[in-house]
Amino acid sequence: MGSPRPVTTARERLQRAAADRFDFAELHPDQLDGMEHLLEGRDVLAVLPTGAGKSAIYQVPAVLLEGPTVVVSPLIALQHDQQQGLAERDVPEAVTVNSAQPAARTTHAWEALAAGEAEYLFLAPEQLDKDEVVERLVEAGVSLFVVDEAHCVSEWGHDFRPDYLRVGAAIERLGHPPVVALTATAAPPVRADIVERLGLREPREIVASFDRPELHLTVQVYADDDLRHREIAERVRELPKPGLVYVATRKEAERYAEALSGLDIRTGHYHAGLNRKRREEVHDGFLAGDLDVVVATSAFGMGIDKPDVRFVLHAASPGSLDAYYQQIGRAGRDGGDATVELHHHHEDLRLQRFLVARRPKPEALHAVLEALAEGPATGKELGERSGLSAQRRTNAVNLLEQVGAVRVEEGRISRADLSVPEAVDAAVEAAERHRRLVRSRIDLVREYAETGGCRRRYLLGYFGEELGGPCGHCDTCESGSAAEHVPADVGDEDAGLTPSTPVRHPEWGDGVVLATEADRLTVLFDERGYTTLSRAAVEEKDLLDVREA
DNA sequence: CGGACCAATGTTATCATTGGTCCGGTGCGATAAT
Repeated sequence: MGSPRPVTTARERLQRAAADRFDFAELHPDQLDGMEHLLEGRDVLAVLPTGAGKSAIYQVPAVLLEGPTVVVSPLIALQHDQQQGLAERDVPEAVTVNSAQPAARTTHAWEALAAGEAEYLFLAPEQLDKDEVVERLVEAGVSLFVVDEAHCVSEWGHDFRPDYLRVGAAIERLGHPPVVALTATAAPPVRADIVERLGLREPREIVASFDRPELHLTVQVYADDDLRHREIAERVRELPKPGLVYVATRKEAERYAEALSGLDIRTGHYHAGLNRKRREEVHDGFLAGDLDVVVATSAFGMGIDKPDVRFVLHAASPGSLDAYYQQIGRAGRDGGDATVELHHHHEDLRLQRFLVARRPKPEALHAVLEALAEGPATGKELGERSGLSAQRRTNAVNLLEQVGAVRVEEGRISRADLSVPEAVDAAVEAAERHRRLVRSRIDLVREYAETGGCRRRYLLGYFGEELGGPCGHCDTCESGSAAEHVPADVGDEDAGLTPSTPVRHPEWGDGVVLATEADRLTVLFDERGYTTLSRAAVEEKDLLDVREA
């Protein structure tokens, strides 16, 4: 019998804290891996399915690191859920700062943080736009920085919620404490965007498999929208409940909900146009089992952890496979079989093309540059000077910063040496490039809908995962069409053109191979976005040169 | 961005064409009205 070992390893400390303070019986190797890197001061990007204990990756090391933990979270409802969860643990206080709570609560949050009594602080990225917020965090000595639902950085930061692209700057102002970005869904280009935009330094990337064999994937393509409507109503009646129906517009959500209610299905509808009370009712009703079906826009989803969802049916195609995978991922979380159906009409994509990545107004870029001609400004001052909304102003600053037309240091924005016309042109071009990327993603939704190959293989390929052969239980596998699309054996002539290979095209420039299929390759070009190339053409004309990474 | 709808016009008159208007998703925070 020896004496206890004098040295406690990081791993042991983490396991002990997890057991004693969180009641986590055992940590998964992926969780431990992430935690250890954070304790060592390293950055982490964790892409793990919902239910895999992503939150533990920051929650546990947080109590071992001296100083509070900031958690950037996209929805106030999520902040609240996380806070409640921590209240049940044997850990210091968790507080939130947002506009929806009484001022007294916010005051308390800052006081508790300053006094070292609060360990966790939850806030939305918009809070970091305020100089005094960042100042307070600097003073508090943040020891761990968390970006929850980190796909929002890439998905929303470029236009809808531009403050997501400013989180990286806030991290730097805090002296770059260890950062962990957490998400359940992120394809390789999205992961790269998150890493770049947050400024993660050589992050440890922990990526679990995206494969969900319990989801049975099918696609139905319609030429007629009325027919689609009738067939979907009938289909939803047949499917085992509970389930989700995703639609593209608020009006459609209400229309389908009415039709389904008419078939005596307990149905609710959900979209951002409903008041908070109504949304809560539908949300709670679905979780409690009082509703069998919820028809919803993309507003419904984040934070919904209902294990027994038996189907997710898309009554219209979404704007990307990223969004699609997030939404269908809500089915079958209990591991039981679930049905996943896409009911596609080509017109769906037109709406998505309109919706995504709207062009920035050059006037906004001008307004920001002119306002800065008076001298450097904080975000708030810039808003006052330019008269722009926070969203427009931050979008403009993001683009101008990206092209080197403005600099942001210690929260102050200033002009760089670039003429106004040059700056505006460059910013517009940067936005156009992103717009091409986002629009090219829409084309892959169509390809998914129209492919004769194995659906699962296609989706997994999009997420950077190779499935050797057809899965055997999606619609194309069952119809036999996938068998005709089996991936070609990778011959010598293909050597090198595997996923993540950097390539160059004579016309389209540099890109990276994302996915390979029997007859085609998907390449993400810097300037052009996602592009599908026929293998035959590539080989015949020797279109792709392999670059040095 | 482009389809649906409507009213006005003309190539017409139990109708065809053209032009204008409208509409479509995600949330934060701040603000105004009660």
